Amino acid sequence: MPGMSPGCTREGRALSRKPKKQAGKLLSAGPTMADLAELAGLSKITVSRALSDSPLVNPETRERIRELAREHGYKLNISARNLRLRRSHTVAVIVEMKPSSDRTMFDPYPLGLLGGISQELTAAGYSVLLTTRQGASAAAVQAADGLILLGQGVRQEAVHRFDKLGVPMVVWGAGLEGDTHVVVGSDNRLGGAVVAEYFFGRGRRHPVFIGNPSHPEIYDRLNGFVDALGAHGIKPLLMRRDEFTPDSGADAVHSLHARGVDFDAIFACSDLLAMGAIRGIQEMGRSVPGDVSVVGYDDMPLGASFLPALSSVHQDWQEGGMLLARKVLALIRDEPVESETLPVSLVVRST
Amino acid sequence: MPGMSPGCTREGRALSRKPKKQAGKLLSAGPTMADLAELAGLSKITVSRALSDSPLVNPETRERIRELAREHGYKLNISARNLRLRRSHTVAVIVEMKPSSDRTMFDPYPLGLLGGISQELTAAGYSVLLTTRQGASAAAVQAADGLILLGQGVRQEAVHRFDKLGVPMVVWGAGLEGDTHVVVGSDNRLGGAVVAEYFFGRGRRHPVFIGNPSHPEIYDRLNGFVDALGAHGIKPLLMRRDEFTPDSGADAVHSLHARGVDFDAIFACSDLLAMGAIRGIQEMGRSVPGDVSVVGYDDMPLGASFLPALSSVHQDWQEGGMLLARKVLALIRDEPVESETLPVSLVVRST
DNA sequence: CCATAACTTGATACCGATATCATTTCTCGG
DNA sequence: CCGAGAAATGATATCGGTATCAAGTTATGG
Repeated sequence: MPGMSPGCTREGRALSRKPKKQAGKLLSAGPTMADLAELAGLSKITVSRALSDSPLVNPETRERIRELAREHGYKLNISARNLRLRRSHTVAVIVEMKPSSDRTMFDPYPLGLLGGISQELTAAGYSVLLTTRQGASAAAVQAADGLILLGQGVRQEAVHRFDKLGVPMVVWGAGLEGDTHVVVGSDNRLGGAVVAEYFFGRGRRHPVFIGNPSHPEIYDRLNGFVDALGAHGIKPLLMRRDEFTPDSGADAVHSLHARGVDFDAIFACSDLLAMGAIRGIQEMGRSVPGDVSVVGYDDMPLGASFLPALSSVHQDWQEGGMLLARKVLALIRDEPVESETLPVSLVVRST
Repeated sequence: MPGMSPGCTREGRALSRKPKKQAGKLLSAGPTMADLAELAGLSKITVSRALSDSPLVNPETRERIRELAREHGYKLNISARNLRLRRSHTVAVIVEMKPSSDRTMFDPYPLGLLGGISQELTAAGYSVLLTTRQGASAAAVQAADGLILLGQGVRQEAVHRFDKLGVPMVVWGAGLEGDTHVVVGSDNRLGGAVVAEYFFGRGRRHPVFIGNPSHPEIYDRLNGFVDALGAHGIKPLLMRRDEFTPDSGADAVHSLHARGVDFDAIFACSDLLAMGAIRGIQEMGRSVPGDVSVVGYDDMPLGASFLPALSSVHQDWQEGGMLLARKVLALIRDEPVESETLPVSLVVRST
């Protein structure tokens, strides 16, 4: 049979399926690989290979198929691919966002992180699934190839809960001793130490720390601060404040004043606190930085144009996000991954 | 054949598959519905029904299967379900986040929106896929059941680009006349008008508007402001500023001063601008609110503890996000949906 | 001129869920 | 004691891709 083309085998089967296919096509929805295959007179698998750049197909054929795909607006069905490949090409990011209540943690920070994460993951062909903690039990999260945990509220219990899912996981924050999971965070100890040196260098001998050291990250800042000052024989005063708001900062200063405490430098572990503290200092008739030096944390854009321009410890969120993303991706690829801390820098302005 | 149980039909087939199944099980991965079915001595479909609360299964059976599922840590395979159901149970949120450059748009706002969106969508069993504009062409986005566009930079061209995907879409921002898509935004005209009335009521007769009206939202604020004042026979001055930073605000005031302009009220279309303006006013030796009233926009947390406490137009981002989410869901369900604007309120503090 | 390798392409069997239609068992009135 | 209808369960096909192994075609060398 000279004229017998390869496609004729099992013709009966093929014919019996065609009508169904055509019926299916009426249901709007875009073309599938099978459709393209038929159009090109090839088989699904060849189309699949062509579209995924397999070296197994003839370059000419590939181009032809590509052209067809473009022309007919073909779109890959992700679900189908993920099902077959047994992975979701998705990383879930779990953000600590208490909806209505205390918005303090809210402000600028997760967004920078999120930007970095998003940029890096999409570049690698992964998607970012955003969830709050409440939604974290949703099915889609369990299906993720990896997990990124953001938010200072995240503690051991929460981390362990997700750890049990057995999914590659990276956490943003301060790494505690004995942690088994990968932690990425900025170097909070260094942050504290840098501020300590700055105060010491400017002749300040009675520094105060304002913040809530029960957050691991804040704890590290305090620690770095205390240790570095200790090396100079100085012991700072700790003002514990739970709220990271300007009012809380002002209040802290007033309370110092009321107690008759002598102080000449304030390290506030958030810019908002710092700005409030400055206000408090001014309200009690003393000057910044004349009488008291003040340094904040996070280097919010606003701080730069605060009056007086706020000195602050700067962290690069964007970079942190990218690092987080790269780590999960590495974990997913089964590469060895270590925790890492990012450097911080003190931005000295006028306070 | 009295002893013949129902499961014996097509026994040969069943037997030929079993060994494969068992081999597959060695590949780690959790149990599937088929596995549960075998364990329970039932069929896949019954398991499926039991887990999805179908009234077709015996309540006892359902509980038994549920128990098994829990015990064995069964997890639904989303990809498989999505493939079969032909939907992704996912809404893509496209955020305008210019990574490195002008971070001004960054600050608090998308996060509130995002929180509301996320809350509402996860509650409805949907996932939130987060992307920047760059990543928006990724396959996963095209697979989304719906689209939410955030970011003031999004304009017609961008919107149309996504519109062509033929996916239910909702846009945050200001609705232009003749828009065909659904727009949710806060009532910027009202915001402007409210401020106008406030100024007028306080006897201000020489108001200034600071901002960049080429953003549709800002344009609306200006418009509402101008119209409401016009009704009182007052014509405000427009100071066009592209940057929404405190420095830019201070600069605007200085420039007014240099030009010898007489003004007694400033409506800045961002809190940052407003704070800068206040600084500028104070620097030129005039007082707020004694000589000049100032109102900002967005009601950032910081503004409340700024000194003097900033009056500002408040929008509820969280609520906006929830509304956006509800609208896409409605679109997805093919329900009729209309654009909507959220009310805003003026929070009067001391400026 | 034939055997072997290199290149292309295809048939088939999955991945793990759900829709559809069939089948079995059970209940109940006549 | 039988047939109709309700209740519970099952067999099969299918969603749209990709892995595997087989097979056809063409080039290459002895």
